[in-house]
Amino acid sequence: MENYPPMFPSSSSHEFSLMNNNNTTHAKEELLFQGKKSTNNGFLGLMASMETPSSDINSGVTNSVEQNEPKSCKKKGEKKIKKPRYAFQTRSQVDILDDGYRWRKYGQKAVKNNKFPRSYYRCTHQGCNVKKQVQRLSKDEGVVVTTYEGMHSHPIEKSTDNFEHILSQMQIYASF
DNA sequence: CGGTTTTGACCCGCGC
DNA sequence: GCGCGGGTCAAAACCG
Repeated sequence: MENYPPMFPSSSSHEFSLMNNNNTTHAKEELLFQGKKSTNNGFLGLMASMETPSSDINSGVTNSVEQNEPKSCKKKGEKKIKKPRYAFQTRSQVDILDDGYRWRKYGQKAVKNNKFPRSYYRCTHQGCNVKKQVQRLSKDEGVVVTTYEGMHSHPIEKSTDNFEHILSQMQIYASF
């Protein structure tokens, strides 16, 4: 399913850097955000970098995946790079919010208290292990929460020559 | 044909 | 120790 409705220009990691700026936001806050459905349905919802103190996300999920440190040994205990996650709430009818990267779906699970499943994607670029998951609220079908994990280290593959198109999209979104 | 989606199984941390 | 919940793998189906 590769039809990409363009939305965000932002070359390379601009967007992420921007989000990264904001930090120390707790997961709780995210929930709050979700709860309060904002009336102005812009595209910009929230971004939160969640730090999970009590091992929530994968600390050992590196089953056969990628990246971090070699298999050397059990590390002293400093290697637990908590990779930041950036949540992105959007109002959209479609789950496939394409940001310009190429994603491959690798899983789908149902979440509790949510009628809709959550989809797991991974960047197909070699060596790039950025993940993202898309979830939609059961309450509002129109709200889609996209969570990015990791940072891309390569340029967007999508052609940026259709900048006008993107611009028009932005104008649409910024119509509030 | 190759890459991607699908879908169930498997794995792992945590709470009971 | 076991069940649950969330995350990932992997094989087959699918689609260009």
